[in-house]
Amino acid sequence: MAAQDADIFDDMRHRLITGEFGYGTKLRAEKLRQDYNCSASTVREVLFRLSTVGLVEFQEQRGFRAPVQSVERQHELTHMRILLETEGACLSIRMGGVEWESRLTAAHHKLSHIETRVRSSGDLIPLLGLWSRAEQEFHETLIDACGSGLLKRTHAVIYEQFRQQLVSAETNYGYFPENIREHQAILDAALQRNEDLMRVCVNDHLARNLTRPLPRKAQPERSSAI
Amino acid sequence: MAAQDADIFDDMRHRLITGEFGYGTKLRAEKLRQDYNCSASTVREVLFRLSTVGLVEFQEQRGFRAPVQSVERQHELTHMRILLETEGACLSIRMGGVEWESRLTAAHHKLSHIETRVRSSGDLIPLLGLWSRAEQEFHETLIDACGSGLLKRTHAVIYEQFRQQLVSAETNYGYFPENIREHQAILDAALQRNEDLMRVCVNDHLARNLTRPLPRKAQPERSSAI
DNA sequence: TTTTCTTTGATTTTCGAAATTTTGCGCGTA
DNA sequence: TACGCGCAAAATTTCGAAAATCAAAGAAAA
Repeated sequence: MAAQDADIFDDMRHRLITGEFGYGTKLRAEKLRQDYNCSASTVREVLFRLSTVGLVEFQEQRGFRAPVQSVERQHELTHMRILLETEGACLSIRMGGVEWESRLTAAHHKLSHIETRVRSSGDLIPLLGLWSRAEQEFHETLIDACGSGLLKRTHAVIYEQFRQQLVSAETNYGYFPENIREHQAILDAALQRNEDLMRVCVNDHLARNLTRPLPRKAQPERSSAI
Repeated sequence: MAAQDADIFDDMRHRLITGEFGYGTKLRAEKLRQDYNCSASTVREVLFRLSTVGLVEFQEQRGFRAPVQSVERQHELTHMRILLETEGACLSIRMGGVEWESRLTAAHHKLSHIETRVRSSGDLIPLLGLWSRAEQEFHETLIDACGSGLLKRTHAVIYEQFRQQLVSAETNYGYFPENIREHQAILDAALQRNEDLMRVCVNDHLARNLTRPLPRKAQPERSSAI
């Protein structure tokens, strides 16, 4: 039987992303050991690997726990996504060819199809898994031609944590019409190869997750007082 | 005896950053187990934790190895540093107060002092450790007031990998005069609270690590050919 | 009653060996 | 010679228990 480690890893990741564990709760090794019928060391390893991608937090001598949910964390994740995704999308515009445009169009088509079904049925929950995967693929394809594996990996890590925040909060599921429009706008910006427009579109799309605005840009040459 | 895990972690990190292990070489658990006189599992854990911060690479069923050094990797790390550090510095300008300015000035003073000594003595090697730490502190202070722990942690991870690349390559140590000027320019931009200038300064400072230029910005509305 | 110390129970960390998987080498065959 | 097969050695992964550490409850002192 091959690599049970990997299976446990995937399952645990799924459980974490779906928000099965209360935020901030301790991940007791003994409990998980029973769940998966394996040894404590194996659980420990898996938890270490999950901490690699920010899905669990580790503290020396006091174990592992699911990250705490907070407005601050959501803001930081959103901010980072904006930073990485605008950069990645613009680089893709510069470096990607027709092949990239084609893949992005395909991903958008799939996503769009699901979103239409969601809107017409009026019920999101049954299609949540499908939609979630389709949106992830669209956003990952968007930055896929950026030419930097590091940027893509970093984005993937942030994206999962972001999703972990949202899924349980079940926020922003009332925004489907906006979502559809915004995804379309991003695709259009890509096909027009308009970087400035792309930055605006991605920013607008993601900034909806901010409950308060980002700090505004200060005036240059200003006094340095408080 | 307290937390030997942590000690081994720190020592291994140091060995990795100093480039003791050839790039791409396998990190044999057995060898390290003897070095530290501990069990295989402990070594394994430490290696997992080091992979958390990108200092070693892990592949299922085929162990750990030091990351391979390559021009591409160096470019990607540089690019990411530019992205994170310009953003962090500009946010610090917006959000940081006099207290931040003060800390940055202090960090620069320390760094500047060492750089002057290096230049006058003409020999970098004996001060390499000191200089390296001082530069790290300057760059971390630069983004310290940005308000996002996530941004700072991500930057720290990238920074260490970046340093890992440089130390052994021993590139760019002939650039001390430029370094001194550029660090000064960054400090000035911060005290003037000029974000645009800051972007230029940070970019210039880091872009020296690129052997070929980043892709230029495409013209909007261009045809999508090629 | 409040504070500090101690004991006890629970959790985390470390260990060394067994089980599993990969890797390298030799052998036979086309 | 080139190619594939299978065996043996080496490396990785998993295990269950022992050792070390932390946290909570209770006792003693102020």
